[in-house]
Order: sequence, then structure tokens, then C-alpha cells
Amino acid sequence: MSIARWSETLISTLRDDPQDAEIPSHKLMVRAGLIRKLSGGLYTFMPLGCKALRRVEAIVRQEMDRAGALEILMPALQPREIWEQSGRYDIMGDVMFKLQDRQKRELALGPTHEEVVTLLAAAELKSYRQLPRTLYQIQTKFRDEIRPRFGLMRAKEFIMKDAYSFDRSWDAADESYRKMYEAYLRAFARCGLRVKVVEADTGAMGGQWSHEFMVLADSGEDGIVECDACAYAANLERAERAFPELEPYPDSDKAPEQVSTPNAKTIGQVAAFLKCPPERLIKTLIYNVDGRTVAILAPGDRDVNEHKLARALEARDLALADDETIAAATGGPVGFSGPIGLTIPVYADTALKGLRGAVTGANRVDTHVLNVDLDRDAAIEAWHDICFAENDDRCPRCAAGKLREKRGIEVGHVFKLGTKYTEAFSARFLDEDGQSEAMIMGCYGIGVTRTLQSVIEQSHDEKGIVWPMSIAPYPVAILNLTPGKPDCVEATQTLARELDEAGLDVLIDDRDERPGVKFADADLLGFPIRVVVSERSLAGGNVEIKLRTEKATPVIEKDNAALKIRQIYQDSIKALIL
RNA sequence: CGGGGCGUAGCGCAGCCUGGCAGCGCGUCAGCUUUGGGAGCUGAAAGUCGUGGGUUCGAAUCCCACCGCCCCGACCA
Repeated sequence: MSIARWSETLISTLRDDPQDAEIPSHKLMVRAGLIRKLSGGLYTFMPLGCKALRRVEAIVRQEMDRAGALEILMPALQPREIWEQSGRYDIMGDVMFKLQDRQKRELALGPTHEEVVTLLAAAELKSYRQLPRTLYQIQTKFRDEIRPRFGLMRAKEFIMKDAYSFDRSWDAADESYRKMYEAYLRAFARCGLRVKVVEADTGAMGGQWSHEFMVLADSGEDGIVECDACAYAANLERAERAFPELEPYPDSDKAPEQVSTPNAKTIGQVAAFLKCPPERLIKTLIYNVDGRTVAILAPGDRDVNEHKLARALEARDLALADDETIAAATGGPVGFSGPIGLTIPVYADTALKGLRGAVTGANRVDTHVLNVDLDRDAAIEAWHDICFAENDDRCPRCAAGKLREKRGIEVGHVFKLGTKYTEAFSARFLDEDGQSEAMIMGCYGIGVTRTLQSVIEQSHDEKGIVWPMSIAPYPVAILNLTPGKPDCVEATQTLARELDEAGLDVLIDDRDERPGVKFADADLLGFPIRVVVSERSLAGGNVEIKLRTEKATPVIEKDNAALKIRQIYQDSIKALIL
């Protein structure tokens, strides 16, 4: 492939952690000289970082091609109108970078490409004979993130592989989805990443269902739960839970009774004042949902999950009501709301079904109600699972399991979109009977730059990066410890040439530096195979081959080194293929 | 947008409280010595102390405003 000399490239390593980095992968990417910050959420890829990035892209591209997807490249600049046409201009409005051209035409830098690709499909795919088709691109996306952070993890500008499938039927769409899902598993495995697939919320993308590919990491921005007994796993935004039978409280048949609870507004204060456990309290939250006011009931010890709530109520817009709205809707001040006697619709979390002897607000200042039986005392419009799942909750899919909470980095997301966009853009085809039908669509994203950083987050030690063989900027680094000695130079060159001819990228550390510096840099940069050429080993006709993942430093006859290294390389690459 | 922290040489930091010559370590450059896990000595280059205003004989230091970066939250494919 190619031979690079340290003295001729641009590799600047830092001894100290950068002041503005928090998580290991971000610190290491900067220390190893892979990236440099231009401004918040904007980074330059340095030569080594660029090489690693291209390797991730190459793997993703190969797996897309293998799955039959077709590469295209769409514009990053998009006219405003297409976002209005899909109805997402308002939803995505704040995350889009907007600008005008000199004709005052309004444009946006694409945060994603459903609109553009669906327009394309509408124009080009006209017959069932042309289906199915999956189109993809690897391109820079722009999002005005509220808070960019962790280096490439959440940046304003990042590289994404996005694919879009178009099918003639729902069954065929499921098949396209399955192909992408499997391509994703292969791609991440080849990158040396261990991923967990979870059921996910579709959010602003819409559609029927979706799966996220998560890299488990403490620094992950997403909460997920997984069952300790079965395969169930889900993003917390979506995660369900099972509802065990409730133990009745003593005297739970008593009639409701108002009690004075001066200044006790929060669950904690009321529970302490009445000396009862928080789970016996019912939280009553007043929400504005698409312009109407509703009451939401949740167990006192649980938080309402607005993603699940929005889905349950099929709501577009949802927010906690302000104090005036609460007073008008309940007749009482904030902190003392309860379901009894309300005229607005009341929705309750399923966990409350059958609860008797509960405590609620009385819709009156400093007053709560004891002995509440929701079925008897309140008018519940509907019961839904609308609270966050928590650690130790019972699994919703199997009888035996409990849910465990983890943190994850979302590196991929696949959506079954259905006809949301194809209807909006009239992306229709003629079937065998000459009938016009909307295409069924799916979309599939991989955060390429985020994937790269995730690899480091998942694979490093106290000395530096530990690259998987497949995406290391250079799989092999040859450290020439005495670049002044002709025989060391000669042996280094020969080995490098042999490896180059065998198809490996090689970096020669030819700097006039002390050995310790070279070792430390090689560890920091994480080359999977480190070869040392020195007078000492050369005296016996040998070189040293050390793997970044191993402690030992075996020597090998220098004439056999290239073959051995090639073998290690190939075995290692093979081990990453599913 | 709310809360907190930071901004001084390429990088990491001290100095600020209590105003008085702009400092340290690493890196960079030159020379000598050294050479298997971030070497030693000597010398050198390099700073609008984030920006603007104010107080003062005098401001990195005190006051006001703004900007940038980081963290927590809200928010978010």
C-alpha cells in the first residue's frame, strides 16, 4: 500500500491531556494528534485521524455495497421548501443551520436527507420493476446542536452514512430493513466494535419502529435497559416494563379523606409529612398536549417519560403546563393537584391500575386526600405505560428477567419509516396491475465520525489507543532505534518494502529520538503491530515484533518477519469478520 | 436558555486574594554530552495576560460589559 516516514508526515503528540476534554477517547484523539479543534463542535482530521476515518468509511461502504445498496452523493445545501413539504421545517427548525443565497433564497445545511432522497425516488423510481432499491451516501451532516460535546461524539458537523430503502410492499420493506440490520452488525464487527442492538424511539424521524446500535460505555449519552434473562433491550426513551400485582394497603376500602399538609408540595415533603412511602402517592402532572390541557398520573416514585407519553397520546407537541394553566384546570395551586373531580381528561400510568388506599393532591392549597381508589374515585380516560423503566423493573417480554440499566453511545440507527415521506412527496410507482402505490421506505444511519471515536472509547488503556487491526491508521509501525546506523536503516527499509508489497500500510519511526520517546508514542498512537529494529536485535539477525494487545516482545529472524507480520495481520482481520 | 467553572508562550499550568520588571514545566531552535521506556547541561526564539471600557501615578491582578471554551441541566435522529 504505502510507506510513510515519521520525519516526513505530520504527527504531533501531546504529553498532557487537553484541558477541554473529559472522556478518554476525546483526550486520546487530541493527544495522539488525530484531531484538532477549530471551534466548539468543529474539528480538523489530522493525517492519522483522517486515515483511520477513511478505513471506517471503507468498511461501511463495502458492507453497504455487499448488501446491494447503491452509493450516491446528495447536496449538503437544501432549499427550505422541501422541509416545509415534509412538514419537518418546524420540527427540525432549531437544529438546522439556515442561510440565504444572494437571491435571498432560503437554504439549509442538511441535518439529514429524507426529503432530498424521497424527491429523487419520486422522480426516478416509477415502476415495480425498479424496486426494491436502497440508496446510500457518506456525507457531512450539519446540526446546530444545543450542546456539542465530547469531541466528535456530538459535533455540529459530522460524517454520516445514510441509506434509504424503497419497496413495493410492507413485506419487501421488512426484508430491506433486515438486510441493513445485518450489514450494520457486520460493519461494526469489522470495526472491532462490540455493539448492543436496542429497540428505540423514532423521535423526529417518525415511522413504525426502529433499532439503535449502541456501544456500551459509561460516557454514553443514552440510557438503555436490557433484560438479564432474555434478549429484550431498549433505549430508555422507549423501554417498557411489566406491571406486578399490587399489594393492597391496609384499610384501603376506607372513603377518601382530606388532610391538611401545610407547605408539603413535593412528593418527598408529602411522604415525609404523612409518613408513607413515596410509591403510595400519586403524582398528578398537568400537561399541555397539542393545545389541550390534560392530567397525567404517575406513581410518586417514578418519572414520567415524555417520549412514551407523546407516543401513547399520539401527540405532536407536549409540555408541562404553567402555573396559571394548572390553577385554571384544577382550581388549586401547583403542588396540590389530584385527579378527583377534574373536568380535564385524566390519563394514568398502568402501574396505578388497581391501586387503592393511595394519596393524591386535593386541588386545594395545603391539602391532600387519603384512601384514594382511582377506579372508584376518579374518571380515568385511559391507562398507558408512560413512565421511565428503571433498574430492577420486571422485563416486559419474559417472566423471569429483571431490567438492568446501562449507558450507550448510539453509533447506528435503523428506522422503518413506512409512507410518511413517500406520501408527502408523492413517491409512487405503478404495480403489475397499473395501480399507483406509495413506496414503503426505510432509513438507516451510521455516525461514521462517532463510530471512529467510539472505537477508541471502547479500546484503550492507560498508555493510549489500542487500535483494532482493521481501522488502525497504520497496522504496522517500524521503530528504527538507531536511524544513524546504515544497517539499521537498511533492515528497516527492506522490511517496510516487503510489507508494502504485501499490501500493508507501514509507518517508519525514523526520528532521531531516544527509544523511550518512540515507545511511548507508539503506545499512545496504538499501532497494532510494533516492530523494533536496533543494533542489539540486528546483531543476532533478528527484529522484535510486539503486539499492542500483548505484553511479550518476541524476537524473530528478520528475513521471516514480513511473512509473520502479514500472517498476524490477516488472522486479525479475519477474526473481526462475523 | 438556567446553574457552575475556566480563559496568562504551541501544550499543561502558577501568578490575581493583598495592584508595582511576564513566570514555571513540557515542546520548539542551536551547541555539547547521552542513547532499549517520555535524557543532561548551556544558550535562544516565542505572550495584544480572551476583547472593550472604567478605577488608579501604575492593572494579568480591582470594577462593568461582551466574547470564547468546558461541565451539569433543559433540549435533542
